[in-house]
Amino acid sequence: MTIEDAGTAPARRTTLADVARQAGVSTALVSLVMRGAPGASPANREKVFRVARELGYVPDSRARALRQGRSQLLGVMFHVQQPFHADVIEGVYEAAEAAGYDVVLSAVTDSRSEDKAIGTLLADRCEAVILVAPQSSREWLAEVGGRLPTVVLVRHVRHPDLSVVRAADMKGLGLAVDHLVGLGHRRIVHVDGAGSPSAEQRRRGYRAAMARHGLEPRIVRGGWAEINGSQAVEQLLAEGDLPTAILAFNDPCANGVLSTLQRSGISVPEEVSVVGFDDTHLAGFSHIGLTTVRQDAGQMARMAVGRAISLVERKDDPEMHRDGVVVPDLVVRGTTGPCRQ
Amino acid sequence: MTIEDAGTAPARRTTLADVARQAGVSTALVSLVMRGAPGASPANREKVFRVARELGYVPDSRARALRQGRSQLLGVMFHVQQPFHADVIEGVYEAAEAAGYDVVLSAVTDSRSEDKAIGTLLADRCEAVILVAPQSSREWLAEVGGRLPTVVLVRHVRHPDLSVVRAADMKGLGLAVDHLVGLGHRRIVHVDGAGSPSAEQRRRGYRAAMARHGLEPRIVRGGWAEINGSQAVEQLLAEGDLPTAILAFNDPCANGVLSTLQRSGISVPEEVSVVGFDDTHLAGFSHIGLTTVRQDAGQMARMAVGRAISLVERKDDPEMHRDGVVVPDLVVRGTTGPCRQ
DNA sequence: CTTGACCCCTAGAACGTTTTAGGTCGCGTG
DNA sequence: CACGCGACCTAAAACGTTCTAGGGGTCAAG
Repeated sequence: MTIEDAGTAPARRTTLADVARQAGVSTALVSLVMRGAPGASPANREKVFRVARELGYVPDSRARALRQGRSQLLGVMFHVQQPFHADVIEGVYEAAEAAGYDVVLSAVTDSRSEDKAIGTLLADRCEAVILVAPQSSREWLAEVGGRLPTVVLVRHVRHPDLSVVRAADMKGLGLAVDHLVGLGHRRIVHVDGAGSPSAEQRRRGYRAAMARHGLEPRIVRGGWAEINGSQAVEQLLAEGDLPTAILAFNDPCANGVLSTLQRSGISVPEEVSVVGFDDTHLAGFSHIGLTTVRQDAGQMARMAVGRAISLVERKDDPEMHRDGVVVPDLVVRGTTGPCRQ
Repeated sequence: MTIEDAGTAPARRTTLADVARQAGVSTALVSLVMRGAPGASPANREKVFRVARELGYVPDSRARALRQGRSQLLGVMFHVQQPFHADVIEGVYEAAEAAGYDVVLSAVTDSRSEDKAIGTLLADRCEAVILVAPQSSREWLAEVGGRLPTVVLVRHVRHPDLSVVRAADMKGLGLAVDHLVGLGHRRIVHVDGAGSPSAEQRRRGYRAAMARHGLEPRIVRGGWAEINGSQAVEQLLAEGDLPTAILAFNDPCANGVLSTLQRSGISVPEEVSVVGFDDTHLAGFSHIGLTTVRQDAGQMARMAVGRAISLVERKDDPEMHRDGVVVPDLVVRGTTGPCRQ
């Protein structure tokens, strides 16, 4: 062990024992005071606080969790590029804090898979996890559910170990189709979510609504990102068969649709109407204002947190096995208008 | 302690000792095997792996970090509603993983302040933190920097305890102004970032560039979000004094500007040109395609991680005290065009 | 046969907390 | 005076890991 030891450990942070020594009391007492527990004299209490502040003491959450045997931690897996997930996270923080839980985020990115994201949540000893729009296989989700309380958000999956919170997707697409039909549209295409969570349900909702109106459904492969909407429009243009209305899988996808239509000199909503899904708070600012199906992120987040905590505290509420369904509504903005053909 | 003890602890997860017992070896050996360290016979290695898998053992990262005296953790504070921050996070994960560090995210939301976000990073015993576009006071940032290695991203702040990574904002706004002037614009307004990080530098860059061209600068109060751009345009309209070009503080702000212009029947870029800043990967999909000043999020993330780790390993590189500057470039898309007045 | 080197393994301490079980004081009461 | 009680405090054990120090083998060399 030489002086220039490579990979030097970082400076030691100040600990409970440091504070105790400096204040001339036991670590147990410092612990009491820091937690605001009763059983310390006002004099000592004040002294400990003063010393702790002087030394810049911050309790080590890991040691605390380790000793307590529980972390009070709620893990959240989300996709970092999805604006809707950002809205959910806001809500999760709020609800978790109110319930006395901490939140640990684990992002999915191009280079970081869902497996890895979930793996770190397990290693962090979360007491429950909330998976936002997971794309993993049903089997893997079920395995996670078998390990610890798991709430799945915005995805249809039925399994006794998984608690699901989602929007009424069928209903949502029904609203959108009704709106467009009301405006006189008959050639309405659905740019779907391909293999994305809940894409299947939205396709079903679209087909059912079209059938209800006696219209021919037409589905073009899309996805959850801008690029997918963009490519779908390119395909439609290449086929020379543009509909009068496009129903996109979600807001980012709708954005891609709008972008490529605009670039191709096709005006919205005069020539083509476009509808999104989610109503991320960005949707209202897409220049024209995107007409979209709103699913309330805050409400979904609260439901998810509520369920996660119920599961942790083992109140074996049968309600947990039923899907928590949020009713969507249609927000009409500038990207839809009367059919002119 | 009755049976129906409220607040039941969550089910105990399987531990090193469980695996050891089941496999008939010591915990030390299991630890060895799990870490892939040398010193175990092939037979035992295989047996331990098998048992660990059977029991679904996942090492407890907290206990591990506690014992090792270091967490290998990089904390990142970011604003959850900023698309640019999402881009940064992608890069941070990638760079950190390559360097053998883990990442812990701490989001700032409407209901969760920067103080709180930083506080949890401290409690999690991160070895270094990366603060993305912090809005906190210089003093508070300096205090954080005094506690542990701190890299500040996308904000101008000079302090010996803070390492800064940022874009050349002056240069960036210069590029934008030059571009607009080249298109014939003379009445160019800057919708600024108000008190946002680096807003001051961008104002300076704007003023300098305008002066260089002998033009009268005009700054309208904005902010980092869509709503701010929107309100700025409303103000300009109310004053009945619309310029021919608007330079927004960042992409979301530019989006707000575009949205409100469009809603007011003003066409872009025919009547007004608009330029953003950041080039989040959303910018290319804003219907028309936003002309914007690109700052490379990936490169900034890599620089930030590199610096954070240098600081942790106490290579006292004087380079760390110099700002890490990324050179921005202009991405011309559809929101800027020749001046027609 | 001793020695030492090597390989495989384990006991036990440590990390920074919380918690349990108890200890010491001062004081009012029987 | 003895006793009990409450208020305040502390020693020491845990939590799940990693790591240090060392224990027992086996085997080759002296």
